[in-house]
Amino acid sequence: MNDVVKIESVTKKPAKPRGRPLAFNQDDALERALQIFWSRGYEGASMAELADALGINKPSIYATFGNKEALFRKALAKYLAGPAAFIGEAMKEPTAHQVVEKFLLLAVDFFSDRSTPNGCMIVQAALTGGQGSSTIQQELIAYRKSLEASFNERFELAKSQGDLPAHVNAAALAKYITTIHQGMSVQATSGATKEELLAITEIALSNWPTNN
Amino acid sequence: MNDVVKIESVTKKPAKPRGRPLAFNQDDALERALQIFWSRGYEGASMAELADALGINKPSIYATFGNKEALFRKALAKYLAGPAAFIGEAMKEPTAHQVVEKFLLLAVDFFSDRSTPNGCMIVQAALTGGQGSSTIQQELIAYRKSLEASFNERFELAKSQGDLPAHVNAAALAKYITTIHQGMSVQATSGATKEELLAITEIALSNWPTNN
DNA sequence: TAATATTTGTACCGATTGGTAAATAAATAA
DNA sequence: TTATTTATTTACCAATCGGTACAAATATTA
Repeated sequence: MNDVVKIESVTKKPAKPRGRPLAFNQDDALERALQIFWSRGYEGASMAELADALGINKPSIYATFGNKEALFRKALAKYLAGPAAFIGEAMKEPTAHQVVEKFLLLAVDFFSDRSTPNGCMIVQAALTGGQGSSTIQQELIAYRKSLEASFNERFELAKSQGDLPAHVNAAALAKYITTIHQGMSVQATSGATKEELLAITEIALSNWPTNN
Repeated sequence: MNDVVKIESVTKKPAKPRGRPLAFNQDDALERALQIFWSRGYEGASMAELADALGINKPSIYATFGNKEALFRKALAKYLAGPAAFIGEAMKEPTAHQVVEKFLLLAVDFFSDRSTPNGCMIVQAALTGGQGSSTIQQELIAYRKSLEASFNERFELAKSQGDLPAHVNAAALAKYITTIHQGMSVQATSGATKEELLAITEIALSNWPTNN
């Protein structure tokens, strides 16, 4: 409200909190919540199951993370920054072809990792559902479109750099790649093996556009 | 239990039923149940919403169709025999390439039909969910694998007929096609237009194996 | 020690979940 | 008319849903 307060709040060292200390690690708890939402989906995960998996009681969840939607969004952010971060890595490849190849190959590794739930959380966590999940459904749709837009931009850049032929429809190619990805997510849920997913990737990449 | 009864039951004309007549058309009701399950998924559809959509009370649902799982299975059978019957039609095409082309083109029509829910019911109705949906989840996985197996068999036949090159991996190609289909289902749920889905199909078909 | 701040566990809230008991209504058969 | 059969309606069941009130517990500050 005034300068003194502001300066204090900036220069203040991380003082010990005043009340009873948290009895659990927030990051560990969020990681467990992520696993539950990832495997069961938004509506398939109940607050009771979440509290049980996090090892804390429901009031602690609400006090720390907010309601179910807020908890899901925080778990989703952790998903994007952790397991799904490979997407950002693939985007850094020097050519469009290498971007897509790396993306799909890393996605195969991702989908065949038996230590994590099958499938992509953004694809599966709320494809359908009751009235109460429509907000989350829309948000996940937006995330999917965001990835598609990233590919689109990367392909347009590649066209301007001569990396991709000028006749290529970047938007369509971006939608094709994300369609493969989303389809592989479903296949992973159906039990597809790493070899099977690799074979799909090979076919999907076999028609990469050239100048001929 | 004996011949007389058997003969009677076979030769008996459709006698008028004895009690109070049904006040609703079972087929219409099942069609409405299909729409609900198709758009909301298995767990996302509640018996209360179903009863409301069917225009009948819950006891009538249970008496006519059984419990929720049984109702879902009957709605799914109607889905396969109706909206999804185009798959069988595509399979009748003379060559493997024509089978796949027709399948994907009809799937595009299917996915862009605004008078029906978006996406494929077998892909979306139970990808994730709570403990209570694991049976349905497994059954839908089996249906997906069944379609993939149909393509595999069709491609093997095509290879034996010289319709497909002998070096082609039929199983991988079948998984690729169903992956495209499942991915397009997710895209349809995300709001993809007919033109966009057609563009995906075009790309997906552009690398069809030849002898060269 | 006393006062204050924060988290914990328990026990609960109303609403909704899938599913059903029981009485009433509407038909046929005797 | 009476008995029998079947379907309807209403009202309910225990269990679970997301969410919370409240008091006991545990820390820092004065």
